[in-house]
Amino acid sequence: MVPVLARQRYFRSVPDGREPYTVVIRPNVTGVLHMGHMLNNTIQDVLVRRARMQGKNACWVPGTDHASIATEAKVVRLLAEQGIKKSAIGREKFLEHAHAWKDKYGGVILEQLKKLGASCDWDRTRFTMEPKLNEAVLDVFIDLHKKGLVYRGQRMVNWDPVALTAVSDEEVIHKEVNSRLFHVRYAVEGEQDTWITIATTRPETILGDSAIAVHPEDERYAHMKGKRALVPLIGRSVPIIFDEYVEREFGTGALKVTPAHDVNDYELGKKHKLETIDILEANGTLSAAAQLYVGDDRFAARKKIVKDLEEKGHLVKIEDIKNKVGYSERTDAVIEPRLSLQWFVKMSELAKPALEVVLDGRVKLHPQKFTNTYKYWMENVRDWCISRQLWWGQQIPAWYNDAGDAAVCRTEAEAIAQFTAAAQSINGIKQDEDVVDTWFSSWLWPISVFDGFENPDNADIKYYYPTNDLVTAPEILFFWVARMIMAGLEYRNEVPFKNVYLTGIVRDKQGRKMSKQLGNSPDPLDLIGKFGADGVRVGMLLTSPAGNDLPYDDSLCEQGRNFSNKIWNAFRLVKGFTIEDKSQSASNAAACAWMRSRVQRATAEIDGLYDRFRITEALMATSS
RNA sequence: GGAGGCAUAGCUCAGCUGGUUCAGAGCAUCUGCCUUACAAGCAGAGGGUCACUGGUUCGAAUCCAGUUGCCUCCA
Repeated sequence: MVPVLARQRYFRSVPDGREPYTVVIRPNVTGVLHMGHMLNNTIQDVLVRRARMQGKNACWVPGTDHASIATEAKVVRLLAEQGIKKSAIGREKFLEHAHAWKDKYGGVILEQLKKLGASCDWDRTRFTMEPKLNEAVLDVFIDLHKKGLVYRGQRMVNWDPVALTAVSDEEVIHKEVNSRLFHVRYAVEGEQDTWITIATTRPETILGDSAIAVHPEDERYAHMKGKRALVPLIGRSVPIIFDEYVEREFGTGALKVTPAHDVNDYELGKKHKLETIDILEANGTLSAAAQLYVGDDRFAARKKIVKDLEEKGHLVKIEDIKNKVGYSERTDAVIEPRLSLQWFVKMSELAKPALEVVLDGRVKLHPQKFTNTYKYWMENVRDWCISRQLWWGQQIPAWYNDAGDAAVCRTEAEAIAQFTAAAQSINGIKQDEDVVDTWFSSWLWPISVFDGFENPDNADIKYYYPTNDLVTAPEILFFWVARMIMAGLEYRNEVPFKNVYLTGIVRDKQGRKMSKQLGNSPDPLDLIGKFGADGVRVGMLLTSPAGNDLPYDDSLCEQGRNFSNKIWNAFRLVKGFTIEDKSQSASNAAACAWMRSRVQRATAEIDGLYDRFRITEALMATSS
């Protein structure tokens, strides 16, 4: 029945004289519907339908993003199965395959949402990589570059050796794991049997060491001043430096410094003007600079070097410890800090106003407790690495000449003009091979879906923007929500939405987050088959107060089904009523009066709850 | 290591600025009912030292401090 409604464009919205109520959906292309979407979209649907009942012109905009890393990985795998290598077919051909993949699988989630009964205006479905939205991304990139907010720089970034791309800080997940802390001794140069022992969890990076650091007030090492140590196995002479950064209590109190492979070491390296020796290739194997184990994967090299260190008498002891290791959100590969040339968005200036609007209530977070986290993040935000070494996405509008100068503009012709004007070489001009982070298009979403970049004064954007409520999971508060607020303020001088409803995380009975990897999420469509779409939806709402975890159990859907059934039956009762003109007894009149007041009270209560985004409670009130 | 949050019935949670709608709801349990909208239902019942210890107060689930346990975010 519901797909029929969708087909008949029942939920079409165009600007008119009524008050608008706008919600944009979180664009998502790769997924199939999971319980999180289910919850999310149900809440949006409730809000949208209530607005509609209040006589507002409700507009719920659906759409998909292009999820560059995830999609590219899928397409690469698909091609690999056919024996095709990405590099062999080239960028254009690859993009054709990617588009084909998107056309085939990309719409799945939207079709599922239709089955769920989401009352979106399906005519407004948008995609972050359709031509107009691409244009918007490129324009914004160029504009921010002109304003000095986008820049290119050599920086330590989080490198995903499987996806072969840089990822942003937010895409790194730190997990606590059991590791081994290796105590390794380095010979002090020019002395007999004098050693300095360091502790490391990544012994293979020893090959990239360019110093040993100790705390200046650490008496154990005071006599090492001015001495040098020899890197085990390769015998490179490196200085012993003194810096307060070193934690005396950790390990042995002596730290190996590997500027190419650790953020802190990099800073230390800059401060003490140390050599930077990059011993890793992009794919995580050891490079020629390592001298040993060249071509081996970093983890294979780790095993080998431990063995060799032991044989040569450098391994003092191995300690079991727990530490945090960064994993790629997309590929689950261990992230390597890597020095490379990337594009960044300067965040401090964008973050300031975006923090203000949340603090002064122009954007309200529900539940409020997230305001603290938001504040902390916005005050400590670091620049956003937006270039990705991928093909699927918006190619960076930057051009380089043979001298390595850069021109940021739309076309090669403009680039030539810019280089000429700057008296720079116009030979060997090439466009940047990389694309921008998917979030760099998603952060424009509330504006771009109404073509607000192409035509900033069009009827849609003027009517629908700012949107009213945004419903999403807390885990993308910074990825997406904060950045949309920044973009909204920068480009419309207005917040993109007035309320942000952060849903709970759906967990299984053991309290684990439901995820594809764990396979512990039931298929929502199966549940719909079993309990009916409304049953499942009510079930999701039942125990989902904003921001709380939602321990999922089938019985919730059962409850939901029963509830829906009850409403349906009540409707049948009311429908069966006939209106007759005849006198009623006093007791009947009293009953009617009571009923009227009861209904009124319930309605008022429910309205109040909705206004405070207490959806679960509103539902309860409705049922009683 | 830094920040924040949570702890109330068997389970999931409400309980806003301290005082007779403060000890609540739903599920589960138990007891009655096939009452022509609904047994996927209706009517009712039992069940809690409001984590622990102190403090503020005439009065604390509610405010404050500490303890314990769990969670989340950040490094």
